[in-house]
Formats: sequence, C-alpha cells, structure tokens
Amino acid sequence: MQERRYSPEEIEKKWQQIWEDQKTFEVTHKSTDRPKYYVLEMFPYPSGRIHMGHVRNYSIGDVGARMKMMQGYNVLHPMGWDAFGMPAENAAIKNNTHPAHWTYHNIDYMRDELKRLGYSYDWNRELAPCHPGYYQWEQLFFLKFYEKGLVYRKKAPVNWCPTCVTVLANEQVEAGQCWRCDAMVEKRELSQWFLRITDYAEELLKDLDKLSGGWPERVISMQKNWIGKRTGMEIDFPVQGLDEKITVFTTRHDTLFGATFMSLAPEHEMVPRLIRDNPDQEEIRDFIARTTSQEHEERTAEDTEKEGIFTGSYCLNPATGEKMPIYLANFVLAEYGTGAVMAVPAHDQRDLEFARKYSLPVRVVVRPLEMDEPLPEHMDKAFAEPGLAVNSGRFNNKPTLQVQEEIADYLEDLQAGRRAVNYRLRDWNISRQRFWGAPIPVIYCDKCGIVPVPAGDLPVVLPQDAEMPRDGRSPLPDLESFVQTDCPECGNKARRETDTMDTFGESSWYFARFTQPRKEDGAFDSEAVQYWLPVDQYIGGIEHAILHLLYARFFVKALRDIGYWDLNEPFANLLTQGMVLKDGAKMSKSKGNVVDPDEMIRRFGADTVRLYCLFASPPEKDLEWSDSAIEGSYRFLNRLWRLVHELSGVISPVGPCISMEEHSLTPEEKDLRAAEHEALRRATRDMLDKFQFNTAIAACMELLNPIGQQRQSLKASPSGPQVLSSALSTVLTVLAPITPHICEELWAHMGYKQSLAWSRWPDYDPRALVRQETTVVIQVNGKLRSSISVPVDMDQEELKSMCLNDEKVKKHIQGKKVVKMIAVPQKLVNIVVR
RNA sequence: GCGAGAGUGGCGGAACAGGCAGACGCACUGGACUUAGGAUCCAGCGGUUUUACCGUGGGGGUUCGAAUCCCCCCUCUCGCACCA
Repeated sequence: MQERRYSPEEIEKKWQQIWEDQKTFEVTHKSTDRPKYYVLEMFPYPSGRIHMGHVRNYSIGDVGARMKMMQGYNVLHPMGWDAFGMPAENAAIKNNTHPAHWTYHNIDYMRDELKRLGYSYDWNRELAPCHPGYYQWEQLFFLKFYEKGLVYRKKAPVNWCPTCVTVLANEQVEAGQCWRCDAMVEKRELSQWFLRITDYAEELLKDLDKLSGGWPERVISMQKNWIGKRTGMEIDFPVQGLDEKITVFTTRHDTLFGATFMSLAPEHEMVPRLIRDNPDQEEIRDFIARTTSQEHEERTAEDTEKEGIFTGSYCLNPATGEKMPIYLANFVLAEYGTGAVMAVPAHDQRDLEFARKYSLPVRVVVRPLEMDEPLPEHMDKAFAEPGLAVNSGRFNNKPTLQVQEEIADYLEDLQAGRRAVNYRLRDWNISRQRFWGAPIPVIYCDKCGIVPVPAGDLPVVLPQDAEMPRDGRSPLPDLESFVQTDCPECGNKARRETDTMDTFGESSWYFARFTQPRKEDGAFDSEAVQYWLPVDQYIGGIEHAILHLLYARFFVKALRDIGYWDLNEPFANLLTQGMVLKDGAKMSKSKGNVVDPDEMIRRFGADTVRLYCLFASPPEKDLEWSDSAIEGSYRFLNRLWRLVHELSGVISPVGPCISMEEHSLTPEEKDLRAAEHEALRRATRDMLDKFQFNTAIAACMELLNPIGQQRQSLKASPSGPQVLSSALSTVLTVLAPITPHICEELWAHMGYKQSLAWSRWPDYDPRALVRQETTVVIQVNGKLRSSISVPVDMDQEELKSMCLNDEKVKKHIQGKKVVKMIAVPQKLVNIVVR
C-alpha cells in the first residue's frame, strides 16, 4: 500500500475550508442553552506582517477558545485590527499614498496570514476602528463625556514628542522617552483635551482587588503604583504680608513642628506675588527660567543636585507660629500635590540636603524608638522612620501614627488643614496633532466658543482626499474643506477641531463592539453586551500593563455611568504572555534575529508552529526560539500521523476513554488504558484549569510512546484494538485545540463522522488509573536504597516487613536499631535507624 | 533605594499536597536498518575517585524526609523612583 505522507500544506487548507463552509466558529448570543465564554487576544496593529509574538499570543488564545468549545461553552472568539496610528501616516508619506490605503492593504495580507494558522475566529465580526462605522461611536462617547464634564479642554504643560510631532499621555512616556520612538519628550504649553480619568482613580484602585486571582499580581501592582494613592493632609501656611495661604500636601503631618522652611515649585502660581517686593527679582527670574527650561527628565533625576533660591517672603508654621522662609526649589514638582512642600529637614533626605546647602535650621521632631534623639547638627541622613514625637509641644512622647491622627484633628479644628488624598494619576490627554485617528467632534466659533458637533451630524469623517505633508504634520489644519464649517448654534462661519483622538481610545472599547460589531443604530446591542461581557479570558503582552489595560478599565466605568451597561470591569481573567526571543534577545530587524512565521508555516505547517509555540515554555514565560527544537515538534506530529495510518486496519472510532470491562483486559492492555486515563487527567488539569499547555503536550507525547512501542502485541491481543483505538482517540482529542488540522484529518481517517471541533472533552475514569502493582521506594534515614514492586492494596505491616527483608536494605540497617518506620501508601517507606 | 518575580543537566523546561529530582523535548553518544541518512527504530545521556558519594544560586534551620516550608545572604529580570 502506498504510504500517505503527512502534508501539512494540503490538509491545513482543506480543514480551514471545511470550518469556513460549515460556519464552525460563527456564534450568536441568541437561542443557545450553553453557557457563554468570551476569549479575546489583544488585536494587532496592521503593520504589514504578523510576527512570532502574534503567533504565540493568538495560538494561546485559540487553544483557550477551542478547548472551551469542547467543554460545551458557547464561545465568542473575534479578531480585528488596531488600525489607527502613526506608522500608517509615515508609510503614506513615504509611498505618496493615503494612510487608509496602506492600512487596508496590510489588513488584507495579515488576515490571510492568520487564516493560514487556522485560528477559530468568527471572521464575521472582524472590525477596524479606522472605519467611520466604528469611530463614529467614539465621537458620540466624546459628546456624552463632554455633557457630563468627563472631558475638558485646558492649557497645560504637556508631553511633546518632536519625532512623532504630537503630544503624548503621561502613560505613553517611559523614563522621559516616547513609548513608540524613544525620542526624548519635551514639555510644551498647549491647549488640549483631557479625559477625567482621575475622577475614577479611587474606583480603579479599589476594583483591582476584585481582579486579584484573575489578573497577574504583577500587573495589579503596576497599576496600583501608577495610580499612586497617598493619604495625608493639606495644610495651609499663611504668608506674611499677603492675604494668602500656601497649601501643601504632606503624608508626614506628624512632623509639622519640624517644618523650618517652605519649598515651592518654580512654576507655582503664587511666585510672582511672593517676589514682588524683592530687589533681587532678576536673579530669581533667572533661576526660574533655568529650572523650567531644563528637560523634565534631567530635572527630576535623583542625582540632580538640589538647588533653590530664597523668595524674600515668609510664611507661618500653623503649629509653632514660627516664621518659615519660602524658597523655590528645583526638585519640587508643580504637577504633584499642590506644588508646594513643607520642608522638614530632619526627617526628609531632600529637605536635609537643601537645608545644609542654604544653611537652614534643622529641628528633630521624631525620636527613634530604640535610640537617643539625634543631634540636628550632626545629622547627615534624615530620619524618615516612625518613632516618638519630640519638640512637638503637647504631642511629645506619642508614637508617630497616633500623632498623625491627633495633629489632623487639631489642624481641622483650627481650620488650618484637612485630611486629604492625593493621586499620582493625572487626567488623560487625548488630543493628538496627527491625521490618522478619530477626529475630535468639536467646532470653534468666534461667537459661541467651543461647540460640540451635534450627535446627528456624526460621524465627522476623516477626509479621504487629504495629502500628507512631508514633514509628518497633520494635513487637517491646512485642509479648508475639512476645517471650514458653520457653527451649529449661530450658523456663522466656524472652524473644526483638527486634533484627533489618541488611538488608545479605540482599543478601550473594541471588546464590547465585538459583541455586535455591525450594529448601525447604536454603539452596542444591550442584549449582546449583557450576554457576552465581561471578556472571560483576555490575552496579550505585559507592555500594556498600564496603558491599554488602565484606559479600558476606565472606559468601562465611564460608559457604565453614561448608561450603556452595568459592567464594572472589562476583563475577568488576564494572561500576559512572555516574549518570543531568539539568541536571548527580543526579535528585531536591527538585530537580524527575526524568525518569519510565514516561512515556518511553509516549512513545517501551521500545526507544528502552533505546537512548538505552546510546547517550548509555559505561556507567561519568555520563549526562546530554537530552529532545531521546532523540528522536534514536527517529528512528533509525523510520528502521530504514521501511527494512525499504520494502524488503520486495526483501529475504529470507538471514542476517547471508552469504558471497558476491566477484568477482561490483559495486563498490557490495562497498562495502556491506565496511561491513557492518566494522560487525560493531567492534560485536563493543565490545559483547562491552568492554561499550561507545555505539560499537557508532554502528557500526550508520553502516551504516544507506549502506543508506538506496544502496538504490535496489542494488535493481536483480545481487546488490544479497542484499547489502541481509545488511546489514539484521546490523543487526538486532547491535541485538537493545539494542532487542529492534523487532528481533524486523523480523526476522520479513524472513521469519525463529526468534526473534532464539536466533540466533547472526555472524562477520565479514576478506576482506570488504578494499577495492579505499584513501585514503592525504600529509604533508610531518608536516603534512597531500594525499590520494590508490590500490589497496590498491600497491607501496611506486610509491606514494612517486606522492606526490612529487602537485600539492599538489610545491608544498610545491619547492626542498627530500627527506631521508626514511615510508610506513604503506594509511594515510599522510610526506615529510620540509629 | 522601594515593590514584584525568578535562580533546577550542555539547552528549553517538569516535579499535583513536604515523599523516587531532572517528566517531555532539543542537542549529543552508541547501535540497527540502509547504496546513502540530515528519514525511521533501539539504547544511553546531572557530576564524581561509581559496592558509594555529591547534586535544584550560597549558608543555616524545621522535618523521618526539603527544589518545595522558615531565617540570612548572593545574582538576575521586570516595574516604580527627588511623588513631599
């Protein structure tokens, strides 16, 4: 008989077609009695081609989706494109075309690539936010946010990336650099649109606790960190000679008695009034100019020397009544707290350094618990730990925590301060001076001011005829046909906003749109949203730990308060997959270590690529790509292929893990059957419960080995064909979500009529796991000395005496006294001797 | 500096609940088959001075028994970092 070779190319195309023809992965929320399960992978930016990181991400998701289907869930598994963004503009400039053209072309190519990988997407739901049918809803959200005061316009120092020619949100600046191009970010004073994410700071923080368990702790702690909640007090310091107060935020109000001077950010709004009467104004202005022109990153570096200048004004310490000189200091940030710091040099390292430099008084107000009060003149390190209050009037000798409470009460009584909470999180700047994004639906009228576009006039469509300026600027401000419009209120000539929305806006709600992506009379179908959301399993890279994942959480809460749903969180479970590395480094063109998925699929087929991605390491860890290791995965699939074909005449479609008359089986049959059920037990636990595909695959490989080795004798034994059939069916079933094409093909070859995609995940039989004999290892004083094979139900006492009579054991216990024997049933006996 | 996580063969990685360390795979070695082998199959594969001893980053501890639990230290990765 002509041997049929494993030809991935042929069978993968075939099964992809069958799934498509049979609409295997098309789902609806209507008329189903099965529970829902929503699997989502972060959608890709259509950069041109998919890379191995995508393949890994989407393979993990696909296994999740297919496996849940087999468990009887109604599974939603959609895919789309994060289609707005700058590379499209750059490419359009380079190729003298329109960003839309480049984007849609890339999408077409990448969709083919994904299809070749056999993912179980419901392609009917595909979406791209650069389509007006998508972004019109985002523009509507903007209007609703505006109505609610959740979006506002203000002039503020914002992050400007000179290379991208646009501003960036705080979350998009990493160590002073642009998250996308690594250019140093500058501060610029611009009027921009901001989303009031800070209104939700407390809820965003609080709800992280609910995500615990479903989300990696790492991501939760990163978000906590980013939100940066601090509880403390706002304290007012009256300024001498002015009828004004400087308000500070502090978490250490217990040290108020030690505040000997005041430090203000050079940008503080009170500065002009504080220096008005100072003859050295020039010098101060110089200092301010010097400090504020410094790059933010440089100014805020920890090792930057503390510098300041005296304003000439004084304020009063509300606790001591003492005069405190007011300084400007380079290390005080205008954007944190109130931009003013009460300086307590004895208990804050920065203040101490500053005090030493400008010879300002140091007063100790906290004494360490176990030590004497430090001498202020000898201090070179501030004492920032808790202790007992000293030099603090009636609060003396009380512990720090108690003093905090009492001083808070005291100041609140005096109306000189109040308990306060401060967050590091800032409002989200969503204005972008770029073209390829959703236009912000606002009109500026000389008479009426800022006028939102009426909802009925949406969408504000991004012009298709724009020509891209070569320097990267947006064409919109110069495009009269876009800019010129009539004021919706007074009808006079007016101008459109030319900024577009941050592309993180689109990804903040796409998961919800997927539930009914073609809906035309509204953003969401409430029934579909109610049924599908939240996403049960979300999968993507850790790089979005703060950015996308924080924005999306915020959007869900904001849209909830607008009335779209009663959902609180978008993603119930989050898996952050590791990177794909080659030679220990992230793949990149510049390093020349890129492995092309298309080429791998050509050489080995999609199943092998998927198998390798899932086998080489657990999902959340980095994966080191190895050209030779992937061949091992290919070999395994070949071995599986050959085995099923060789046994064609013997095996039949009996089903996986079928029940059998135990007592009629030969020992060899029983062993293979036990191995089969053990493999299923492990695979079920590792895949379904833990998303640990590498060990589930190992379990399949382990099962295939004895099938291969014992197939000859099993072919001839009475129940051998049944046992072999069941075992192979189990292997194919377990591997089906991982390598679906080859499994479908072999499944059909075995004689099954129905697609594996619709097969049910089998249950193992605990009784089949029980073997007749088991190996018990014998230790003497905890050291392995021997092992014996005994019946599983052997009596404990009998087992112990058998161990003592073991030849090797005897040697080790000779002449010694047996003190104790510990027996772990079916595993081990430890003999303790002296 | 603060916070989180991780250190296991030549490599990727296993080890459920404190009970045979190294499953599974890669690489390697030997053999079979073969005109050939980069296919396939079989066997071996932590180290050493191999009746035995040592071995999961290092040191201590708990325990009959520790990769696993506790304490100290080292290293690496990630995040935050002049945030008052």
